[in-house]
Amino acid sequence: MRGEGVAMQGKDRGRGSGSLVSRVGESLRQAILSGQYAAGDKLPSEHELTETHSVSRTVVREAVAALRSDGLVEVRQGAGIFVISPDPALSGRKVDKARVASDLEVLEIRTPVEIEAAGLAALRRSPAQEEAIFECHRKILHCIETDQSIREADLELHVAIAEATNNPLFKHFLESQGSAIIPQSRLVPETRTAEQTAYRKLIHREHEAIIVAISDRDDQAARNAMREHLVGSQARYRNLLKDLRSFTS
Amino acid sequence: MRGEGVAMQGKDRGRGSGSLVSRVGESLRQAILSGQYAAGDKLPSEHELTETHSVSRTVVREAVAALRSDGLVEVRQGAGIFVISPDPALSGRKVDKARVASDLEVLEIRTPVEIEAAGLAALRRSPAQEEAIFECHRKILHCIETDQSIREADLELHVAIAEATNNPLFKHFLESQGSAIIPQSRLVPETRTAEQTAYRKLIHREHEAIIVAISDRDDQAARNAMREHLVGSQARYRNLLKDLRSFTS
DNA sequence: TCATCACACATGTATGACAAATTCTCGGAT
DNA sequence: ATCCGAGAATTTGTCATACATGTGTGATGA
Repeated sequence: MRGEGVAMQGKDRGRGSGSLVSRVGESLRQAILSGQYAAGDKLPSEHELTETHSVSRTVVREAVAALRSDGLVEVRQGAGIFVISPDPALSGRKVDKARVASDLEVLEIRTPVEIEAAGLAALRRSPAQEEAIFECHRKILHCIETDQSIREADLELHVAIAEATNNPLFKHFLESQGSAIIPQSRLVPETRTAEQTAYRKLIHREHEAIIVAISDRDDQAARNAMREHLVGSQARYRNLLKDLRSFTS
Repeated sequence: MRGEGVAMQGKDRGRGSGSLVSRVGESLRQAILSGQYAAGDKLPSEHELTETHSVSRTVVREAVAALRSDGLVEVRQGAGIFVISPDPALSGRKVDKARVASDLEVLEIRTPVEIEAAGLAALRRSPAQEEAIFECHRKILHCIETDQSIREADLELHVAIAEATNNPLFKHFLESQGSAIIPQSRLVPETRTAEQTAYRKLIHREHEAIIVAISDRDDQAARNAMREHLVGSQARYRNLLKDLRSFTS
């Protein structure tokens, strides 16, 4: 199994193609971002990853090292690789209160970045990027109508907006933040579809305001709409926390 | 050389102590952030790093993988490890114009984050954090008076402010941005001390406004002062670029 | 029932080998 | 002398194996 990474000459750049490490890393990153592994979950062992991806442990370890440095996973010798869990209820409650807010921490730093991204996107978007944003928006609507999770599509939309800034750092920033980007996804059970649908439609409307502003090249309106959306997310998340506390404690 | 990483039991946590990978990674990260290696520079080869740090190549490679994922370095097979160079004049000019602005790109995403950080720091700083900020400020003044580079001290001040938000993500963000954080450092030659000193004193004054506002717990003033500082940096950097262009082209 | 210990498993590090890409060097042809 | 190309040296990419160290778990025995 020596010359495994031989083929692939043509610059397939764009995803994780340049090296095996990039490919495995992107694969794991997507698996985490898409919610395949929730916060606190244990990833397959290095040995298993070695087999499922048909690469050596070296490659797996380097890929994991990258995730670790991005704060996406936490590796414990002898135990395994775990998706970072800001929620103390899931990961041993040693850090009792200082870490409770970590989902909010992510939201806190995301807010200024995404507001700026929306403003810049309004000023700089190309027609293709505008179309990509609308496409994501439609996708979310489709998910709502077919009653699927909007988690992935929601993330895609935000990434699409970041991409429309034409400053690659914005996209990179979002992708580094991990599963906490769409925080509520790992808290809400899949129940209460009526309430759930209303909630999703509200998000959809907030998105719409952002997108229309970007389409109109109105950067101030885009900033305001994005601010409202994120502040709304923050409020919704705080309410969720409150509900959870009244259940558990 | 088998049992090299045996010692070090006591939890020396705080820097890169938990694992050899963390130690080497932090060491390299600091070397880059402190300007020991400028953008475009080639780092020592993996073999050399193996010897200087007395670790195996495994460890070096994992540490470098982390830097790579943070966008701090770029690794080219057969060539070496290079500090990310946004400057097309230093790294082959294949990406002719799309990448010219990358220093500005960093500034562009830093701006909203640091403005928010200043505001949060004003609201949340502890007395110890306030003191740390003042200490950095004094350090910069000392550098100016003794005519040393303020690069490192400047970076430290910004990190100290980020730390005073009590949201670790802000610090992590700054440390991930790399050498481009203090962009002018690799453009200005060490000459023209008169003009240089005036320039540094201006920066010092801008810092002062930020710090006073944080000390006063006036978050709006802190935001405004930080905004002014960063906008000023951006303007100064654009001027530098213009000067350079008139020289080279 | 409960404490203890052994063992399986998981990650951490070291070492050596070969593949593949780049750079350097040197000798030959013009 | 200059240009050029072949090959050597260097450097990163990947694989395989071995051993060290930390974790969890279940069997064992009091």
